[in-house]
Amino acid sequence: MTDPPVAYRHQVGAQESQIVLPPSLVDVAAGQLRRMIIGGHLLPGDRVVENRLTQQLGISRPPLREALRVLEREGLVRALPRKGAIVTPLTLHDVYEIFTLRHELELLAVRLGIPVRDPERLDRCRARLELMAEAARSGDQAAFTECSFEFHAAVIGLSGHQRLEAAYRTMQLQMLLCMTLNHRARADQENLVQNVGRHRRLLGLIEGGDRDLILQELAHHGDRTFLDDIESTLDGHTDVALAWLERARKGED
Amino acid sequence: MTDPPVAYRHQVGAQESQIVLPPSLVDVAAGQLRRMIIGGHLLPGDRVVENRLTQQLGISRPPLREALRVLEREGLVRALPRKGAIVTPLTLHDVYEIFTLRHELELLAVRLGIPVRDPERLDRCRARLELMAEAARSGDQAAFTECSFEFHAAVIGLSGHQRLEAAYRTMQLQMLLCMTLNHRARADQENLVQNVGRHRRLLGLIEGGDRDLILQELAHHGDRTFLDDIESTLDGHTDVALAWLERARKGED
DNA sequence: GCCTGGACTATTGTCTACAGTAGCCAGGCA
DNA sequence: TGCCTGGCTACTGTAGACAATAGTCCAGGC
Repeated sequence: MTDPPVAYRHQVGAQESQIVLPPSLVDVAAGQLRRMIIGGHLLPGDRVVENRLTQQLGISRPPLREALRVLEREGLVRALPRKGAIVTPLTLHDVYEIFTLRHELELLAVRLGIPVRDPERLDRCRARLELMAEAARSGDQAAFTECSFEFHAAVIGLSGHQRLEAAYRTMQLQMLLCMTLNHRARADQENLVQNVGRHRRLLGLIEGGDRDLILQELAHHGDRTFLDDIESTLDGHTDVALAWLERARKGED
Repeated sequence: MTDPPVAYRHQVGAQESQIVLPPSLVDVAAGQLRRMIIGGHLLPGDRVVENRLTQQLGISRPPLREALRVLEREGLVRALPRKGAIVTPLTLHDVYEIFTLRHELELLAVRLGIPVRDPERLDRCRARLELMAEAARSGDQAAFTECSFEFHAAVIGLSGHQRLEAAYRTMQLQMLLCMTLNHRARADQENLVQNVGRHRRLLGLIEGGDRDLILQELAHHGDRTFLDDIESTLDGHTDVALAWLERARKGED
Protein backbone atom coordinates (compact mmCIF):
# COMPACT_ATOMS: atom_id res chain seq x y z
CA MET A 1 0.00 0.00 0.00
CA THR A 2 2.59 2.51 1.08
CA ASP A 3 5.68 2.37 -1.05
CA PRO A 4 8.43 0.37 0.56
CA PRO A 5 11.35 2.64 1.37
CA VAL A 6 14.17 1.08 -0.58
CA ALA A 7 16.59 3.49 0.94
CA TYR A 8 16.35 5.63 4.01
CA ARG A 9 15.51 9.15 3.18
CA HIS A 10 15.93 11.83 5.76
CA GLN A 11 13.21 14.32 5.30
CA VAL A 12 13.63 17.62 7.01
CA GLY A 13 10.30 19.22 7.71
CA ALA A 14 9.36 22.88 7.82
CA GLN A 15 10.61 23.10 11.36
CA GLU A 16 14.22 22.15 11.31
CA SER A 17 14.05 20.31 14.59
CA GLN A 18 11.34 18.02 13.22
CA ILE A 19 13.11 15.32 11.29
CA VAL A 20 10.82 12.72 9.82
CA LEU A 21 12.35 9.30 9.59
CA PRO A 22 10.72 6.53 7.61
CA PRO A 23 9.22 4.02 10.02
CA SER A 24 10.73 0.59 10.34
CA LEU A 25 9.23 -2.20 8.31
CA VAL A 26 8.03 -3.73 11.53
CA ASP A 27 5.88 -0.70 12.26
CA VAL A 28 4.65 -0.55 8.70
CA ALA A 29 3.78 -4.22 8.73
CA ALA A 30 2.05 -3.97 12.10
CA GLY A 31 -0.01 -1.05 10.85
CA GLN A 32 -0.98 -2.84 7.68
CA LEU A 33 -1.93 -5.97 9.57
CA ARG A 34 -4.08 -3.96 11.93
CA ARG A 35 -5.84 -2.38 9.02
CA MET A 36 -6.38 -5.73 7.35
CA ILE A 37 -7.90 -7.12 10.53
CA ILE A 38 -9.92 -4.10 11.57
CA GLY A 39 -11.01 -3.59 7.99
CA GLY A 40 -12.44 -7.06 7.93
CA HIS A 41 -10.13 -8.44 5.27
CA LEU A 42 -8.98 -10.94 7.82
CA LEU A 43 -11.77 -12.26 10.01
CA PRO A 44 -11.52 -13.77 13.50
CA GLY A 45 -10.38 -17.34 13.17
CA ASP A 46 -8.68 -16.81 9.83
CA ARG A 47 -5.21 -18.22 9.51
CA VAL A 48 -2.38 -15.74 9.28
CA VAL A 49 0.25 -17.33 7.07
CA GLU A 50 3.63 -15.64 7.12
CA ASN A 51 4.75 -16.42 3.61
CA ARG A 52 1.59 -15.10 2.05
CA LEU A 53 1.83 -11.84 3.95
CA THR A 54 5.47 -11.27 3.16
CA GLN A 55 4.54 -11.43 -0.50
CA GLN A 56 1.57 -9.13 -0.07
CA LEU A 57 3.56 -6.58 1.89
CA GLY A 58 6.76 -6.99 -0.05
CA ILE A 59 8.95 -7.56 2.98
CA SER A 60 10.87 -10.48 4.39
CA ARG A 61 9.81 -12.69 7.23
CA PRO A 62 11.81 -11.37 10.18
CA PRO A 63 10.15 -7.93 10.34
CA LEU A 64 6.79 -9.55 9.69
CA ARG A 65 7.26 -11.97 12.54
CA GLU A 66 8.16 -9.13 14.87
CA ALA A 67 5.02 -7.33 13.78
CA LEU A 68 3.00 -10.46 14.54
CA ARG A 69 4.48 -10.53 18.03
CA VAL A 70 3.27 -6.99 18.52
CA LEU A 71 -0.19 -7.82 17.27
CA GLU A 72 -0.23 -10.83 19.52
CA ARG A 73 0.39 -8.68 22.57
CA GLU A 74 -2.33 -6.36 21.37
CA GLY A 75 -4.73 -9.25 21.36
CA LEU A 76 -5.57 -9.08 17.67
CA VAL A 77 -3.73 -12.26 16.83
CA ARG A 78 -3.25 -15.52 18.64
CA ALA A 79 -0.13 -17.62 18.11
CA LEU A 80 -0.50 -21.37 18.02
CA PRO A 81 2.96 -22.86 18.56
CA ARG A 82 4.23 -24.63 15.45
CA LYS A 83 0.92 -24.11 13.79
CA GLY A 84 1.07 -20.47 12.98
CA ALA A 85 -1.16 -17.61 13.96
CA ILE A 86 -4.85 -16.87 13.61
CA VAL A 87 -6.86 -13.72 14.01
CA THR A 88 -8.14 -13.85 17.57
CA PRO A 89 -11.44 -15.73 17.58
CA LEU A 90 -14.06 -14.08 19.73
CA THR A 91 -16.68 -15.56 21.98
CA LEU A 92 -19.48 -13.78 23.76
CA HIS A 93 -17.34 -13.79 26.84
CA ASP A 94 -14.57 -12.04 24.97
CA VAL A 95 -16.95 -9.28 23.97
CA TYR A 96 -18.03 -8.98 27.57
CA GLU A 97 -14.40 -8.66 28.64
CA ILE A 98 -13.55 -6.10 26.04
CA PHE A 99 -16.47 -3.84 26.78
CA THR A 100 -16.23 -4.06 30.56
CA LEU A 101 -12.53 -3.33 30.70
CA ARG A 102 -12.79 -0.55 28.19
CA HIS A 103 -15.63 1.01 30.14
CA GLU A 104 -13.69 0.83 33.34
CA LEU A 105 -10.65 2.46 31.80
CA GLU A 106 -12.87 5.27 30.58
CA LEU A 107 -14.23 5.87 34.04
CA LEU A 108 -10.75 6.05 35.41
CA ALA A 109 -9.68 8.46 32.71
CA VAL A 110 -12.58 10.76 33.52
CA ARG A 111 -11.82 10.66 37.22
CA LEU A 112 -8.19 11.47 36.61
CA GLY A 113 -8.51 13.85 33.69
CA ILE A 114 -11.59 16.01 34.35
CA PRO A 115 -11.44 18.93 34.79
CA VAL A 116 -8.73 19.30 32.21
CA ARG A 117 -5.47 20.72 33.45
CA ASP A 118 -3.51 21.03 30.25
CA PRO A 119 -5.45 23.06 27.64
CA GLU A 120 -3.10 21.87 24.95
CA ARG A 121 -4.45 18.35 25.29
CA LEU A 122 -7.93 19.70 24.82
CA ASP A 123 -6.82 21.35 21.61
CA ARG A 124 -5.69 18.00 20.35
CA CYS A 125 -9.12 16.56 21.06
CA ARG A 126 -10.71 19.40 19.14
CA ALA A 127 -8.39 18.94 16.21
CA ARG A 128 -9.12 15.25 15.98
CA LEU A 129 -12.82 15.85 16.24
CA GLU A 130 -12.55 18.13 13.23
CA LEU A 131 -10.76 15.40 11.34
CA MET A 132 -13.63 13.11 12.25
CA ALA A 133 -16.14 15.62 10.99
CA GLU A 134 -14.27 15.93 7.74
CA ALA A 135 -14.17 12.18 7.26
CA ALA A 136 -17.89 12.02 8.01
CA ARG A 137 -18.63 14.71 5.43
CA SER A 138 -16.69 12.87 2.78
CA GLY A 139 -18.31 9.61 3.83
CA ASP A 140 -14.99 7.80 4.11
CA GLN A 141 -15.80 4.97 6.48
CA ALA A 142 -12.25 3.75 7.03
CA ALA A 143 -10.88 7.23 7.64
CA PHE A 144 -13.74 7.95 9.99
CA THR A 145 -13.00 4.84 12.02
CA GLU A 146 -9.37 5.81 12.32
CA CYS A 147 -10.13 9.43 13.24
CA SER A 148 -12.69 8.33 15.78
CA PHE A 149 -10.18 5.95 17.28
CA GLU A 150 -7.68 8.75 17.63
CA PHE A 151 -10.26 11.11 19.06
CA HIS A 152 -11.14 8.67 21.81
CA ALA A 153 -7.50 8.06 22.54
CA ALA A 154 -7.01 11.80 22.83
CA VAL A 155 -9.92 12.04 25.26
CA ILE A 156 -8.41 9.33 27.40
CA GLY A 157 -5.10 11.13 27.02
CA LEU A 158 -6.58 14.11 28.85
CA SER A 159 -5.72 12.20 31.97
CA GLY A 160 -2.05 12.48 31.10
CA HIS A 161 -1.84 8.80 31.95
CA GLN A 162 0.14 7.11 29.22
CA ARG A 163 -0.28 3.56 30.46
CA LEU A 164 -3.99 4.07 30.82
CA GLU A 165 -4.15 5.37 27.29
CA ALA A 166 -2.12 2.44 26.01
CA ALA A 167 -4.40 -0.07 27.71
CA TYR A 168 -7.40 1.79 26.34
CA ARG A 169 -6.05 1.75 22.81
CA THR A 170 -5.65 -2.00 23.08
CA MET A 171 -9.25 -2.43 24.15
CA GLN A 172 -10.41 -0.08 21.41
CA LEU A 173 -8.62 -2.17 18.84
CA GLN A 174 -10.24 -5.30 20.13
CA MET A 175 -13.60 -3.58 20.07
CA LEU A 176 -13.06 -2.81 16.43
CA LEU A 177 -12.26 -6.47 16.00
CA CYS A 178 -15.64 -7.26 17.51
CA MET A 179 -17.26 -4.99 14.98
CA THR A 180 -15.89 -7.01 12.10
CA LEU A 181 -18.03 -9.92 13.22
CA ASN A 182 -21.09 -8.18 11.89
CA HIS A 183 -21.03 -7.63 8.20
CA ARG A 184 -23.91 -5.20 8.36
CA ALA A 185 -21.77 -2.85 10.40
CA ARG A 186 -21.52 -0.24 7.69
CA ALA A 187 -22.96 3.04 8.71
CA ASP A 188 -24.19 5.48 6.10
CA GLN A 189 -23.04 9.04 5.97
CA GLU A 190 -26.05 10.24 7.91
CA ASN A 191 -25.01 8.04 10.81
CA LEU A 192 -21.46 9.29 10.69
CA VAL A 193 -22.56 12.90 10.89
CA GLN A 194 -24.90 12.16 13.77
CA ASN A 195 -22.04 10.38 15.46
CA VAL A 196 -19.87 13.45 15.15
CA GLY A 197 -22.66 15.40 16.81
CA ARG A 198 -22.65 13.04 19.78
CA HIS A 199 -18.92 13.36 20.10
CA ARG A 200 -19.19 17.12 19.92
CA ARG A 201 -21.58 17.07 22.84
CA LEU A 202 -19.14 14.92 24.74
CA LEU A 203 -16.39 17.42 24.10
CA GLY A 204 -18.75 20.11 25.37
CA LEU A 205 -19.24 18.20 28.60
CA ILE A 206 -15.52 17.82 28.95
CA GLU A 207 -14.93 21.50 28.37
CA GLY A 208 -17.55 22.16 31.03
CA GLY A 209 -15.26 20.35 33.40
CA ASP A 210 -17.98 18.80 35.53
CA ARG A 211 -16.50 15.45 36.30
CA ASP A 212 -19.44 14.09 38.26
CA LEU A 213 -21.84 14.99 35.52
CA ILE A 214 -19.85 12.96 33.03
CA LEU A 215 -19.47 10.03 35.40
CA GLN A 216 -23.18 10.20 36.03
CA GLU A 217 -23.82 10.08 32.31
CA LEU A 218 -21.59 7.07 32.07
CA ALA A 219 -23.26 5.25 34.93
CA HIS A 220 -26.72 6.26 33.80
CA HIS A 221 -27.11 3.64 31.21
CA GLY A 222 -28.19 0.75 33.36
CA ASP A 223 -28.20 -2.43 31.36
CA ARG A 224 -26.15 -0.84 28.68
CA THR A 225 -23.45 0.19 31.08
CA PHE A 226 -20.73 -1.56 29.23
CA LEU A 227 -22.10 -0.50 25.92
CA ASP A 228 -22.41 3.12 26.91
CA ASP A 229 -23.33 4.98 23.82
CA ILE A 230 -22.75 8.60 24.56
CA GLU A 231 -19.16 9.48 24.91
CA SER A 232 -17.31 6.46 23.78
CA THR A 233 -19.16 4.32 21.38
CA LEU A 234 -17.31 4.15 18.19
CA ASP A 235 -18.88 4.89 14.88
CA GLY A 236 -22.47 4.60 16.02
CA HIS A 237 -22.11 0.86 16.01
CA THR A 238 -23.49 0.37 19.48
CA ASP A 239 -26.74 -0.97 18.14
CA VAL A 240 -24.88 -3.33 15.92
CA ALA A 241 -22.80 -4.55 18.81
CA LEU A 242 -25.89 -4.98 20.94
CA ALA A 243 -27.61 -6.88 18.19
CA TRP A 244 -24.65 -9.15 17.76
CA LEU A 245 -24.45 -9.64 21.48
CA GLU A 246 -28.09 -10.61 21.52
CA ARG A 247 -27.65 -12.98 18.65
CA ALA A 248 -24.61 -14.55 20.24
CA ARG A 249 -26.50 -14.93 23.49
CA LYS A 250 -29.02 -17.15 21.81
CA GLY A 251 -26.97 -19.02 19.30
CA GLU A 252 -23.36 -19.71 18.71
CA ASP A 253 -20.56 -19.36 21.15
CA MET B 1 21.39 -21.05 31.10
CA THR B 2 18.86 -23.58 29.99
CA ASP B 3 20.27 -26.07 27.55
CA PRO B 4 19.37 -25.18 23.99
CA PRO B 5 17.16 -27.87 22.53
CA VAL B 6 19.06 -28.95 19.47
CA ALA B 7 16.17 -31.08 18.39
CA TYR B 8 12.54 -30.99 19.31
CA ARG B 9 11.61 -33.66 21.75
CA HIS B 10 8.05 -34.57 22.35
CA GLN B 11 7.62 -35.53 25.93
CA VAL B 12 4.47 -37.31 26.86
CA GLY B 13 3.58 -36.69 30.45
CA ALA B 14 1.92 -38.96 32.93
CA GLN B 15 -1.45 -37.90 31.62
CA GLU B 16 -1.52 -38.81 28.01
CA SER B 17 -3.39 -35.67 27.01
CA GLN B 18 -0.66 -33.52 28.52
CA ILE B 19 2.02 -33.22 25.91
CA VAL B 20 4.94 -31.07 26.93
CA LEU B 21 6.52 -29.19 24.10
CA PRO B 22 9.79 -27.39 24.52
CA PRO B 23 9.04 -23.67 24.55
CA SER B 24 10.18 -21.61 21.62
CA LEU B 25 13.40 -19.69 21.94
CA VAL B 26 11.37 -16.50 21.86
CA ASP B 27 9.54 -17.48 25.02
CA VAL B 28 12.72 -18.63 26.67
CA ALA B 29 14.48 -15.41 25.77
CA ALA B 30 11.56 -13.28 26.92
CA GLY B 31 11.49 -15.08 30.23
CA GLN B 32 15.21 -14.71 30.73
CA LEU B 33 15.10 -11.04 29.86
CA ARG B 34 12.27 -10.47 32.32
CA ARG B 35 14.25 -12.18 35.02
CA MET B 36 17.33 -10.14 34.21
CA ILE B 37 15.36 -6.92 34.43
CA ILE B 38 13.19 -7.78 37.42
CA GLY B 39 16.18 -9.26 39.16
CA GLY B 40 18.02 -6.00 38.82
CA HIS B 41 20.79 -7.28 36.59
CA LEU B 42 19.63 -4.77 34.02
CA LEU B 43 18.58 -1.46 35.52
CA PRO B 44 16.22 1.17 34.09
CA GLY B 45 18.09 3.18 31.51
CA ASP B 46 20.60 0.44 30.78
CA ARG B 47 21.21 -0.28 27.14
CA VAL B 48 19.98 -3.61 25.83
CA VAL B 49 22.42 -4.64 23.16
CA GLU B 50 21.27 -7.49 20.96
CA ASN B 51 24.62 -9.02 20.16
CA ARG B 52 25.67 -9.21 23.77
CA LEU B 53 22.43 -10.93 24.75
CA THR B 54 22.54 -13.44 21.93
CA GLN B 55 25.89 -14.56 23.25
CA GLN B 56 24.68 -14.70 26.84
CA LEU B 57 21.57 -16.66 25.94
CA GLY B 58 23.17 -18.74 23.23
CA ILE B 59 20.59 -17.93 20.58
CA SER B 60 20.59 -15.93 17.40
CA ARG B 61 19.22 -12.46 16.90
CA PRO B 62 15.83 -13.07 15.27
CA PRO B 63 14.20 -14.83 18.24
CA LEU B 64 15.86 -12.35 20.58
CA ARG B 65 14.45 -9.44 18.64
CA GLU B 66 10.99 -10.96 18.78
CA ALA B 67 11.38 -11.35 22.52
CA LEU B 68 12.37 -7.69 22.75
CA ARG B 69 9.20 -6.73 20.91
CA VAL B 70 7.22 -8.63 23.49
CA LEU B 71 9.03 -6.95 26.35
CA GLU B 72 8.47 -3.61 24.68
CA ARG B 73 4.73 -4.16 24.64
CA GLU B 74 4.96 -5.17 28.28
CA GLY B 75 6.55 -1.85 29.05
CA LEU B 76 9.78 -3.27 30.42
CA VAL B 77 11.85 -2.13 27.49
CA ARG B 78 11.76 0.93 25.31
CA ALA B 79 12.92 0.79 21.69
CA LEU B 80 14.79 3.77 20.33
CA PRO B 81 14.65 3.55 16.52
CA ARG B 82 18.05 2.91 15.02
CA LYS B 83 19.64 3.21 18.41
CA GLY B 84 18.61 0.01 20.06
CA ALA B 85 16.65 -0.60 23.19
CA ILE B 86 16.95 0.40 26.82
CA VAL B 87 15.32 -0.85 29.96
CA THR B 88 12.36 1.48 30.49
CA PRO B 89 13.58 4.47 32.50
CA LEU B 90 11.15 5.46 35.23
CA THR B 91 10.13 8.85 36.48
CA LEU B 92 8.01 9.67 39.48
CA HIS B 93 5.11 10.06 37.12
CA ASP B 94 5.65 6.57 35.80
CA VAL B 95 5.46 5.18 39.30
CA TYR B 96 2.25 7.11 39.82
CA GLU B 97 0.83 5.65 36.62
CA ILE B 98 1.79 2.12 37.45
CA PHE B 99 0.35 2.15 40.93
CA THR B 100 -2.85 3.94 40.03
CA LEU B 101 -3.68 1.70 37.12
CA ARG B 102 -2.79 -1.42 39.00
CA HIS B 103 -4.95 -0.35 41.91
CA GLU B 104 -7.87 0.34 39.63
CA LEU B 105 -7.58 -3.03 37.98
CA GLU B 106 -7.61 -4.64 41.39
CA LEU B 107 -10.80 -2.87 42.33
CA LEU B 108 -12.43 -4.02 39.15
CA ALA B 109 -11.30 -7.59 39.73
CA VAL B 110 -12.82 -7.56 43.20
CA ARG B 111 -16.09 -6.13 41.94
CA LEU B 112 -16.29 -8.76 39.22
CA GLY B 113 -14.85 -11.73 41.04
CA ILE B 114 -16.14 -11.57 44.63
CA PRO B 115 -17.93 -13.62 45.78
CA VAL B 116 -16.11 -16.37 43.98
CA ARG B 117 -18.19 -18.41 41.59
CA ASP B 118 -15.73 -21.06 40.53
CA PRO B 119 -14.22 -22.85 43.56
CA GLU B 120 -11.53 -24.34 41.36
CA ARG B 121 -10.03 -20.90 40.87
CA LEU B 122 -9.92 -20.45 44.59
CA ASP B 123 -8.01 -23.69 44.88
CA ARG B 124 -5.42 -22.31 42.55
CA CYS B 125 -5.02 -19.27 44.77
CA ARG B 126 -4.52 -21.50 47.77
CA ALA B 127 -1.98 -23.63 45.96
CA ARG B 128 0.05 -20.64 44.96
CA LEU B 129 -0.09 -19.20 48.43
CA GLU B 130 1.43 -22.42 49.68
CA LEU B 131 4.20 -22.10 47.15
CA MET B 132 4.78 -18.59 48.48
CA ALA B 133 4.92 -19.85 52.01
CA GLU B 134 7.43 -22.48 51.03
CA ALA B 135 9.63 -19.93 49.29
CA ALA B 136 9.41 -17.70 52.35
CA ARG B 137 10.47 -20.55 54.62
CA SER B 138 13.47 -21.30 52.48
CA GLY B 139 14.25 -17.61 52.23
CA ASP B 140 14.53 -17.72 48.47
CA GLN B 141 13.90 -14.12 47.51
CA ALA B 142 13.64 -14.65 43.75
CA ALA B 143 11.34 -17.62 44.07
CA PHE B 144 9.22 -15.72 46.53
CA THR B 145 8.83 -12.81 44.14
CA GLU B 146 7.76 -15.13 41.38
CA CYS B 147 5.31 -17.03 43.57
CA SER B 148 3.86 -13.82 44.90
CA PHE B 149 3.44 -12.55 41.39
CA GLU B 150 1.57 -15.67 40.43
CA PHE B 151 -0.55 -15.56 43.56
CA HIS B 152 -1.72 -12.05 42.78
CA ALA B 153 -2.42 -12.98 39.21
CA ALA B 154 -4.51 -15.89 40.46
CA VAL B 155 -6.45 -13.57 42.74
CA ILE B 156 -7.20 -11.26 39.84
CA GLY B 157 -8.04 -14.35 37.84
CA LEU B 158 -10.91 -15.06 40.23
CA SER B 159 -12.83 -12.60 38.11
CA GLY B 160 -12.54 -14.94 35.15
CA HIS B 161 -11.55 -11.90 33.14
CA GLN B 162 -8.54 -12.84 31.06
CA ARG B 163 -7.91 -9.40 29.60
CA LEU B 164 -8.11 -7.86 33.03
CA GLU B 165 -5.62 -10.40 34.30
CA ALA B 166 -3.30 -9.73 31.39
CA ALA B 167 -3.38 -5.99 31.97
CA TYR B 168 -2.79 -6.59 35.65
CA ARG B 169 0.20 -8.83 35.00
CA THR B 170 1.71 -6.08 32.90
CA MET B 171 1.32 -3.56 35.68
CA GLN B 172 2.71 -6.04 38.19
CA LEU B 173 5.78 -6.50 36.06
CA GLN B 174 6.28 -2.79 35.84
CA MET B 175 5.84 -2.50 39.56
CA LEU B 176 8.62 -5.02 40.02
CA LEU B 177 10.66 -2.83 37.71
CA CYS B 178 10.04 0.07 40.07
CA MET B 179 11.34 -2.04 42.90
CA THR B 180 14.69 -2.47 41.23
CA LEU B 181 15.26 1.24 41.61
CA ASN B 182 15.88 0.77 45.25
CA HIS B 183 18.84 -1.39 46.04
CA ARG B 184 17.81 -1.75 49.65
CA ALA B 185 14.71 -3.57 48.55
CA ARG B 186 15.82 -6.90 49.90
CA ALA B 187 13.53 -8.25 52.51
CA ASP B 188 14.80 -10.68 55.09
CA GLN B 189 13.13 -13.97 55.76
CA GLU B 190 11.14 -12.53 58.66
CA ASN B 191 9.54 -10.05 56.29
CA LEU B 192 8.72 -12.72 53.80
CA VAL B 193 6.95 -14.81 56.40
CA GLN B 194 5.00 -11.81 57.64
CA ASN B 195 4.08 -11.07 54.07
CA VAL B 196 2.69 -14.54 53.64
CA GLY B 197 0.57 -13.92 56.70
CA ARG B 198 -0.91 -10.78 55.15
CA HIS B 199 -1.70 -12.66 51.99
CA ARG B 200 -3.30 -15.43 53.99
CA ARG B 201 -5.61 -12.89 55.61
CA LEU B 202 -6.49 -11.58 52.21
CA LEU B 203 -7.38 -15.04 51.06
CA GLY B 204 -9.53 -15.35 54.16
CA LEU B 205 -11.41 -12.20 53.22
CA ILE B 206 -11.91 -13.55 49.73
CA GLU B 207 -13.20 -16.86 51.01
CA GLY B 208 -15.59 -14.87 53.19
CA GLY B 209 -17.01 -13.52 49.99
CA ASP B 210 -17.90 -10.08 51.34
CA ARG B 211 -17.12 -7.91 48.36
CA ASP B 212 -17.89 -4.59 50.00
CA LEU B 213 -15.68 -5.39 52.93
CA ILE B 214 -12.73 -5.95 50.64
CA LEU B 215 -13.46 -2.87 48.59
CA GLN B 216 -13.71 -0.93 51.82
CA GLU B 217 -10.36 -2.23 52.89
CA LEU B 218 -8.93 -1.17 49.57
CA ALA B 219 -10.40 2.32 49.75
CA HIS B 220 -9.60 2.67 53.41
CA HIS B 221 -6.06 3.68 52.96
CA GLY B 222 -6.47 7.35 52.26
CA ASP B 223 -3.22 8.80 51.06
CA ARG B 224 -1.87 5.39 50.45
CA THR B 225 -4.75 4.42 48.26
CA PHE B 226 -2.63 3.60 45.34
CA LEU B 227 -0.03 1.97 47.50
CA ASP B 228 -2.52 -0.18 49.29
CA ASP B 229 -0.58 -2.54 51.38
CA ILE B 230 -3.00 -5.22 52.44
CA GLU B 231 -4.10 -7.37 49.65
CA SER B 232 -1.87 -6.55 46.81
CA THR B 233 1.44 -5.15 47.79
CA LEU B 234 4.11 -7.41 46.60
CA ASP B 235 6.80 -8.73 48.84
CA GLY B 236 6.19 -6.25 51.63
CA HIS B 237 8.01 -3.64 49.67
CA THR B 238 5.35 -0.99 50.08
CA ASP B 239 7.47 0.94 52.52
CA VAL B 240 10.37 0.83 50.16
CA ALA B 241 8.21 2.09 47.33
CA LEU B 242 6.82 4.84 49.53
CA ALA B 243 10.29 5.87 50.59
CA TRP B 244 11.45 5.96 47.04
CA LEU B 245 8.38 7.93 46.06
CA GLU B 246 9.12 10.42 48.81
CA ARG B 247 12.73 10.72 47.76
CA ALA B 248 11.74 11.20 44.16
CA ARG B 249 9.19 13.82 45.12
CA LYS B 250 11.96 15.95 46.58
CA GLY B 251 14.82 15.32 44.30
CA GLU B 252 15.34 13.80 40.96
CA ASP B 253 12.81 13.30 38.22
C1' DG C 1 -14.93 -50.97 3.31
C1' DC C 2 -12.16 -49.16 6.95
C1' DC C 3 -7.99 -48.48 9.16
C1' DT C 4 -2.99 -47.82 9.32
C1' DG C 5 1.48 -46.49 7.69
C1' DG C 6 4.48 -43.68 5.01
C1' DA C 7 5.81 -40.12 1.98
C1' DC C 8 5.00 -35.48 0.54
C1' DT C 9 3.91 -30.65 0.98
C1' DA C 10 3.14 -26.47 3.31
C1' DT C 11 4.58 -23.86 7.02
C1' DT C 12 6.98 -22.47 11.08
C1' DG C 13 11.45 -21.94 13.85
C1' DT C 14 16.06 -20.63 13.53
C1' DC C 15 20.53 -19.16 11.78
C1' DT C 16 24.02 -16.61 9.04
C1' DA C 17 25.10 -12.83 6.24
C1' DC C 18 24.83 -8.26 4.42
C1' DA C 19 23.28 -3.39 4.07
C1' DG C 20 22.80 0.83 6.24
C1' DT C 21 23.00 4.06 10.19
C1' DA C 22 24.58 6.43 14.60
C1' DG C 23 28.18 7.63 17.53
C1' DC C 24 33.05 8.40 18.37
C1' DC C 25 37.70 9.90 17.60
C1' DA C 26 41.46 11.86 15.33
C1' DG C 27 43.14 15.25 12.36
C1' DG C 28 42.90 19.57 9.99
C1' DC C 29 41.43 24.32 9.59
C1' DA C 30 40.01 28.89 11.25
C1' DT D 1 42.07 26.81 21.37
C1' DG D 2 37.71 25.66 19.39
C1' DC D 3 35.05 23.83 15.73
C1' DC D 4 34.31 21.16 11.85
C1' DT D 5 35.03 17.13 8.90
C1' DG D 6 36.32 12.65 7.50
C1' DG D 7 36.77 7.97 8.48
C1' DC D 8 36.19 4.08 11.59
C1' DT D 9 33.62 1.03 14.68
C1' DA D 10 29.60 -0.84 16.84
C1' DC D 11 25.18 -1.72 16.24
C1' DT D 12 20.58 -2.18 14.24
C1' DG D 13 17.43 -3.34 10.14
C1' DT D 14 16.56 -6.59 6.74
C1' DA D 15 17.08 -10.43 3.64
C1' DG D 16 17.65 -15.15 2.25
C1' DA D 17 18.45 -19.95 3.32
C1' DC D 18 18.24 -24.11 5.99
C1' DA D 19 16.28 -27.30 9.56
C1' DA D 20 12.43 -29.28 11.66
C1' DT D 21 7.57 -30.09 12.18
C1' DA D 22 2.41 -30.66 11.37
C1' DG D 23 -1.06 -31.77 8.30
C1' DT D 24 -2.58 -34.32 4.15
C1' DC D 25 -3.13 -37.63 0.83
C1' DC D 26 -2.57 -42.05 -1.04
C1' DA D 27 -1.45 -46.86 -1.09
C1' DG D 28 -1.52 -51.11 1.09
C1' DG D 29 -3.24 -54.48 4.33
C1' DC D 30 -6.67 -56.32 7.53
